Parts: sequence; C-alpha cells; structure tokens
Amino acid sequence: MKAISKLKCSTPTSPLRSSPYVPATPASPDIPSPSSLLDEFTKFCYQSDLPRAIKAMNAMQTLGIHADCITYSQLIKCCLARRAVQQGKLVHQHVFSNGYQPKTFLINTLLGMYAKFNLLNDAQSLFDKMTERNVVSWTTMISAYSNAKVNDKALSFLVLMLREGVRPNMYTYSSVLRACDDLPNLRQLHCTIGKVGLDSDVFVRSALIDIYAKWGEMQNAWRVFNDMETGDVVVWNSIIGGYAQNSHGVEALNLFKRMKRAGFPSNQPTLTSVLRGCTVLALLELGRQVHVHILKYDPDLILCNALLDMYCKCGSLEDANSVFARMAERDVISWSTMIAGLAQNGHSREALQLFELMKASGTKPNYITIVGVLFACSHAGLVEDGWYYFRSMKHLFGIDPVREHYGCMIDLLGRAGKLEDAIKLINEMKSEPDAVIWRTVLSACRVHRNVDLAAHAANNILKLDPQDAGTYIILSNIYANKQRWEDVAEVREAMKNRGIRKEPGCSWVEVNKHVHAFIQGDCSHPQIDEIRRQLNRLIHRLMQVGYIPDTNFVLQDFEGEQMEDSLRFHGEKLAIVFGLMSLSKESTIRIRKNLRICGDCHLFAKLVAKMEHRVIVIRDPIRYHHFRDGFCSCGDYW
DNA sequence: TTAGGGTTAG
Repeated sequence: MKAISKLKCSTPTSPLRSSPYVPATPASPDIPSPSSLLDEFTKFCYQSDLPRAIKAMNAMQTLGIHADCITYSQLIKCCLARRAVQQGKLVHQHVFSNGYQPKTFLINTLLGMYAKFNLLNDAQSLFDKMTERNVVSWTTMISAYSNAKVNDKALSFLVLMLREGVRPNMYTYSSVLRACDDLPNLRQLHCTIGKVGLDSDVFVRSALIDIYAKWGEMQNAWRVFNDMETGDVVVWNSIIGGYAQNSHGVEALNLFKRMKRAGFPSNQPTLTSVLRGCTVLALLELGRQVHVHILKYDPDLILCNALLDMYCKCGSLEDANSVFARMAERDVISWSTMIAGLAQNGHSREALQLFELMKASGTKPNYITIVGVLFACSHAGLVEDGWYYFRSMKHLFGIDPVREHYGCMIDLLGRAGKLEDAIKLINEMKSEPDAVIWRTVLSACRVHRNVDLAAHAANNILKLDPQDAGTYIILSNIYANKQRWEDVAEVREAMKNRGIRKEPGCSWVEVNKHVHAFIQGDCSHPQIDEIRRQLNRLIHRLMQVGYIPDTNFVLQDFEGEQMEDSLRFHGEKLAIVFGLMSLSKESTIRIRKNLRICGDCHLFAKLVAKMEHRVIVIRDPIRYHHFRDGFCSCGDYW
C-alpha cells in the first residue's frame, strides 16, 4: 500500500500523461531500461502479481515514467484479480490526485472495480462525480445494481440513460434483463430489444431465456430459444436449466440429447441441469450414468452438490453418503442438502448428528440448514429438540425464524398431536399463514382425526388457493364422515362451478432405464392384464394374513365392492406389482408419484415389502417412503 | 472500460 502512495502524478499538462514516457537514450547495463520496466509491469499485471506490479510501477516513476490511463487501468484489473480492495481504493485516490483528469474509460474501469467488489456506494458516488458518462458507465452501474438485486435502481438507470440520450447496447440489455421483476416490464423490454434488433445477440438471448424461465414462462423462453439463428453452449444451458428449474425433467433431458446431436459439448452447468432433470423425474439409473460421465471431469462444488441432491431425492442415501464423504470441499449447501436428504428419507438422528459435525467443521448454517434441522426433529417426533432449535436459532446462529421455520414447527407439533400448540404458534407468526401452513395443519388433523379443525384448515386453504383439488376432496370426505351431506353437496358444487377436477393419480417406475407410467383408470400398459392378475393374487394372499383394504381414502363416490375396486387399481399398487414382476429380487423398487400416497397403498406397500422381502421406495410430491420388513421410514405419518 | 448458464426446505 505504501508503495502505491509513493507514486506521483505529474501536472495535467504534462505530455507524459498521454503515453508512458520512454527516454530515447540507451540505459546503462546495471540500470533497467524504461521499456523493459514497462514490459515487466505489463507482465506482472498479466500474471496478477500485484506486489511486483506495484514495485515495477514505482521503479518506472523513479525513472520519470508516469502512469497513464492504460497503466492505471492495468493496475486496477490486477487489484480486482487479487481482490485487493484497499489497494484498489488507493489507485482510485492516486488517479484523481494532483488535478489529473482521467479519461472516461479509466473512470469506467474504477466503476467496474467497485461494482465487482459490490461496493455500490463507492460506485455511485464516483458515477455522480463523472462529467462525461458513456454507455459503458451506465451499463456498469446497471450491472452493479442487477448483481446486487437492487432491481428498481437498475431499471431506473435504464430510464435515466435513455432520458440523457445514451443508447443502450446488448451489454446494457443483458444486464437490465436480470433486474426485471415484473412480467409487463419484461414484455415491454423484450419488445424494445426486438425493435432495435438486439435479440439475436447470444448474451441477450440467454438473459431473456433465463428471466422468462425464472418467471415460469417456459413458452416464451422456448420461443426465444427456438427463433435461434445464433446460439452457443450458454444459450443451450439456459433453456435446459430453465426446464429443469421448472420441474419439466422430460423436456430438459430431451433438449440435452438434441444439444449433443447438434454437436455442442456439454460443460458443468449443462450437467448440473441434466442432474436436476433426473432429480425431478427420480431417475436414479440415469442419474448414475450422468455421475459416471461426470467422473471424467474434475467436478466443481456446484456439480457435486447437484449430485448429492439427485441421490437424496432419488432415495439412494448410500450413493449420497459416498459422494459426500469424497467431496474435497463442502459448503453450506452441501451440508444442508445432506441434512435435509437424511431427514426426508427418515434418518432424522443421523441428520442431527451431521448438523453437529457441520458446526464443528466451522461452516455457518443458513436459514435453509435450520429448515432441514427442524424437519429432522419433526420426523423423529423430537418436540423438545425442535423447540430448542426454533427458540435459539436467532441467538445461536443469528437467523430470524421465517414462515418456513414456523411451518416446520407446526408440522412437528401437529405430528405429535399437539394441535392446540400448533394453532398458538400460527397466531404468533408475524406474517399471515399461507396455504402451505394450513395444509400442514390439515395433514395433522387427518392423522389425529380432529374434524372441526380440519374443516377450518381446509376452508383457509381454499380461501388462499381455490384451485387445490386435493383439499376439496379431503373437505368433502370430512363432511361425509360426519354425515353432513348438505356440506358435502356444497363442496362438490363449488368444485364443479370452479371447474376443478381431481388430478389423475400417476405412478412411474423405472425398469431397465425405461420409465413405465401407471395412471389410474388407464389400461394402456402392454402388460396390464398380467399385472392386474398378479395384483389380484397378491391382494388375496395379503388378505389371508390380515390385510383389510382401508376405504377411508376413497372419495365418497363409491360404495362397498366398487370402492375396494377403485383402491385395488391405484397406480402405485400396479407399479409395485410391475416392479415385482420385472426387477431382480435384490433390486429396490423405486416409484415416483404425482399425488400423495393414500393410506391403503401405504399399508399395502408395507405388507408387500415384508411378505416379498423387498425394499420399496416411493417418493410422493413431498415425502419419501422407504418400505422394508413391514415398516416405513415415514413412521406412518405423511 | 460494460453482459450470460448450474446447487439448498415444505
């Protein structure tokens, strides 16, 4: 730092300012020549060797060569590369000392440095002092605010620059798009970009795809991608990532195949999205193949974290543990993923032990880590531990409890049958309870058979989410159980009037890398007759050892035998039987469902696992069920 | 001198 302060500037009128001065006289052999010093300086900057670059600049000054805009700019980039904030600030002071008037591009470089260091106040005050601002100055500020997610500022800078008559370019638009936080704004911006003909730029294109994907507008994202005349690997990654983020695994995986066919080599971000595609579809075997492919790379932290998540969400904790154990570097996401993964798969105690290890490793938990910890407590019925973490999270980790933490606690209390305490906690919340919270309450009421509170919770859900078919059905069943037929009719009427239909239940099972789908009431599977025959035989054998179909879970449209029939052919039962028929004795039967598993299928799976000595893993939209020896990892609460 | 993609709970 001292070395830099030794640098002196000449007067603004000095001709030396326009370019570094190199004396014409040859240097003596023991004194380095000015031109070799300048070469050295450039070399050190290129190597990001900040101390030697400063030394060379000081030596140059001793010989009377003063820094100019280009050398200053090189030095600033060197500070950036070394993340040397203080030295960067000293260069800034130096640039403005002795009345020197730096060119706009040098001030832009300083602006860029502050932007990258996330020092928005410094960037803003430098920007305010600028007498001349070009498109780069404006774009740098927009990019700084976009990156810091100060979206309104970023957007207002676009308006101001237009007002000052500065024309935005592709850099500007690709930066400002990231700050677009409402759809009408985005549409207008997209329109403008089209009018000025910048929509073929790959940066603008990938930014458009990203922001549409972020808004869940995949049709628009697809349109941007599909109009593609220009493209590169990042644009492909944007569209694949967009589909994966929005849980459209099939589209993501198909696009990946297309990308390969088109000759684009995949890189780490591509594979991360491909893994996410496998994750949302619970395709363990495909995920394993991707893993083998990844081993050819030197996978970075993000890719390893995605791998961990894939194995946890595909229900293979053995694989997840082995990836976790081998990771050279772990961040808060790696730990949080593993803690939540263990908890979700029914290994709560291990999850809490891992949390202790995490703290011992010096990694600071974030709010998501605590969600995982509370989730683990609720899964294992650890009410006291849950209260301890919830009440002390602020004090211990500096994290304020938010809606999600309340949700976990309400789940914990609900599971433990402490419904009154759960309601008390809802009343303690600073924000209004959302549909997720009320669904948690409803779920607890179903287990603990609290009809009045269930109706209250269901009504609250429907106020917040009138399209939630599942809640109408539960509510209607609750009234039917109480023989409140007028209420039943009212619920049905409301459902009909709002055009709400029960989403058909679907179960998928992966056999030999092919996914077989079983939709309730659909007979299109080529082996459906044989599967049904086998299912009937299996049910018959189960009934001999005491299985009684639990008809509580059927929408009250059916009666008696018909009711049993509708249960008999639930997709997950067909999928289980198909798994038994097609997979080897040692293989785990892995099923993914689009709806929550019903109580009868849950009981069926437990008994089949015991009778057939098989492990069955069923992942529903929220929870995981590992059936083994007549027990389920969820502890019969879901 | 300014711009792009990927990971975490329910």
